[in-house]
Amino acid sequence: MSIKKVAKQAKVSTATVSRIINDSSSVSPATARRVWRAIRKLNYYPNTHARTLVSGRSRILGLIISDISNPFFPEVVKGFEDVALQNDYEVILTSTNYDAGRMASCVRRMVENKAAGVAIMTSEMNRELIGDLARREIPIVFLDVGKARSRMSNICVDYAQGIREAVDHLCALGHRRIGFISGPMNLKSARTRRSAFLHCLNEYHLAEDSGLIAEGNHKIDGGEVAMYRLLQLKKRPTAVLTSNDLTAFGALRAIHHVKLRVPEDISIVGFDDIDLGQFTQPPLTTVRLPRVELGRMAFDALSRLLHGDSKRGSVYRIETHLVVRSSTSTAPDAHSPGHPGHS
Amino acid sequence: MSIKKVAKQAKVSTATVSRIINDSSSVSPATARRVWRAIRKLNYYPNTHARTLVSGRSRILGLIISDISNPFFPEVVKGFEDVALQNDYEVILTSTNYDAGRMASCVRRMVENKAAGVAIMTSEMNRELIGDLARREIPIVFLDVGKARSRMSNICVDYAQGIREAVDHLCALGHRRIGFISGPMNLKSARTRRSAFLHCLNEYHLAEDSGLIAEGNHKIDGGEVAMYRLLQLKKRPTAVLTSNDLTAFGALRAIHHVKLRVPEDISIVGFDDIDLGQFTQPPLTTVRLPRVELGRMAFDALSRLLHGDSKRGSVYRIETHLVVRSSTSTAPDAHSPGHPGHS
DNA sequence: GCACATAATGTAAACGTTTACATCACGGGC
DNA sequence: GCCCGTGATGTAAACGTTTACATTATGTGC
Repeated sequence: MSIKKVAKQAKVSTATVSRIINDSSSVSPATARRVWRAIRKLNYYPNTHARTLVSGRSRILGLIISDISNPFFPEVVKGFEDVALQNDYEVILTSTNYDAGRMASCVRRMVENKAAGVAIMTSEMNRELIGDLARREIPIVFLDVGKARSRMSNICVDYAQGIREAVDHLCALGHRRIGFISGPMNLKSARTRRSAFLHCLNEYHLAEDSGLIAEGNHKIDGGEVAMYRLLQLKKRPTAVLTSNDLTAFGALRAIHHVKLRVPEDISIVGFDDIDLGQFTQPPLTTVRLPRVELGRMAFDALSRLLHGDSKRGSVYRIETHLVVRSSTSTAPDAHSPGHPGHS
Repeated sequence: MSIKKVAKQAKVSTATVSRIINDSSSVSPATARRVWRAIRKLNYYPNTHARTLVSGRSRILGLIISDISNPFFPEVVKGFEDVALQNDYEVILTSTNYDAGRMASCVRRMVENKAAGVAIMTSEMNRELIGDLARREIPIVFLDVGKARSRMSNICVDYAQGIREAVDHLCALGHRRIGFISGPMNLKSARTRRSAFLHCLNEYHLAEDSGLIAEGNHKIDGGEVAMYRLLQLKKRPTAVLTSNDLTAFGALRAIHHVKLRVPEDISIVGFDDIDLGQFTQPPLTTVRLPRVELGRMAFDALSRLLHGDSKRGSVYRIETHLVVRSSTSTAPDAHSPGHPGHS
């Protein structure tokens, strides 16, 4: 009933009020002023749902993630939310909790809410559900999965670049036995990171020794346990890359615990560059994955799909780069000044 | 147009379809089956906005926080979101970024979206905005501010309890010079924590020495700088409480940096109990503020306001308790075995 | 002064639901 | 055999907007 009240108060028709709010077509400045005054006086807010109903599409964007308490996501959410807000979109946040079953309910809710677009930042996916969205012509942006299609864009993180820089860095420091602690192998992103590492090792003609690869769980405890395994090796690695920073934190703990030193005895490289990494002992060398930017890019991609001229999606690329702090240094073999040892 | 399609397909009226979806009043099982089949066949989802329009209130809950990348919030959001979801509510997340100005836009969006209720987890508040919500009869739940009123509940964190336990613990270990690193004094929650500490000190008749109180910023760097200040004191504290865990992390860093040991030389107590606290060196003794539970409680409070018999809000209490890990031990004065020193 | 373009405003239908009310069929009690 | 209660379904209004179309006022050129 509300726009009517405003109309009555300002002694115009509802159409005029609507036109003024949406500053479409021509209205005289005088009436506009009158109407604005009425709006302020009555403290009127347009009803989004009525608007959506007539236009058929809301200003709601869906953001599907795994779990907000995973330190990877808050900044992504922040980036996405901030720029969505600036463009007058609402964000509905849903989490799968790593459970593919919950994905169905996430998608249903997006459809029910007539989301204008959906960003899917988790890999618990399902052809059929995507079809549900596609059939309703809802644009989608994926992270790391699939190709560009009609109304679907994809953001690809270039894991390889950062990992290559890390391996470069370690090789330059004389490391030859480089270990890797992966994430849980049932997680797509963990597998991607692991294979980027393996690929890189190949390029450098470093013997791929499967003993040097341990499986963690992308959490601190998993990293710790995995690192103990690596430390018990007859020929233990002189440097270890990890699939994410939490894993690296765990590795650090394990190493301290057995009274070895980082980086003198073992170099450690993380991945993600979460805030806390600057504050570990020693500060963590890591590969930076710019998460706020990732969130922004997801919005931009969606926005282009929504307002762009072409319905065709694109593939966006996000770069990762090494940031060197203090958890890496010369390999212990090459440590003795003057002549690098050879065993 | 959609419910009409279902109606046509099942050869009934839209009213019947609606009744079946909402399982209200009596429908024959036979028609119900027929309609459900049609719904599945056409892959029909009800339009939330149309529903909201007629009923006047949506199944959307607003959650207003400061900043999702502040490690305090993700778990609160998680708790809130999970249980909201279970009750078929959507959550719209908005952040003020500690900017009172943005609060206005947060509130406007809640109103425009006809939020059924709003949980306000940040203190950037404003009488007028609350009035906006109240006038529209939108239930609100606050964190730590205000009293129970009509359609307004309040969740009070019992900071004092946890702090008392911490001070108890330290006193029992022989500490008498207890320092405190606060958060930024423009933050309400920081002020509350600080005054709870001060109050507690009084109860224990410990001289309140303002030199022993340093201001941090609730981040690691602030904690570090503040701790340096405390360390330069002529008579430095033997134990330090901090306003949140990040601050404690910073304090730990500072202490390590000047080659003192925790807890042998100085005991440190954090606040919040964020995940990472278990993994610092040494693991952090801290006061646990159960954040997931806090989120849940916010939903419950809202839910009671929405469906309860009384419109009157309540005050809920959330307890905090000390969790002892390894960053606290006997005061150095009392350290020499046998006879506790007295200066 | 008249026809006519143009600017300003109004009228009413449409969006997809829910729901009060009306209708209809059926069966039981008398 | 009629009346009436009951259960199942249909009809249509209402929710608050937007917008195509209609209408009215305001010059403009001749």
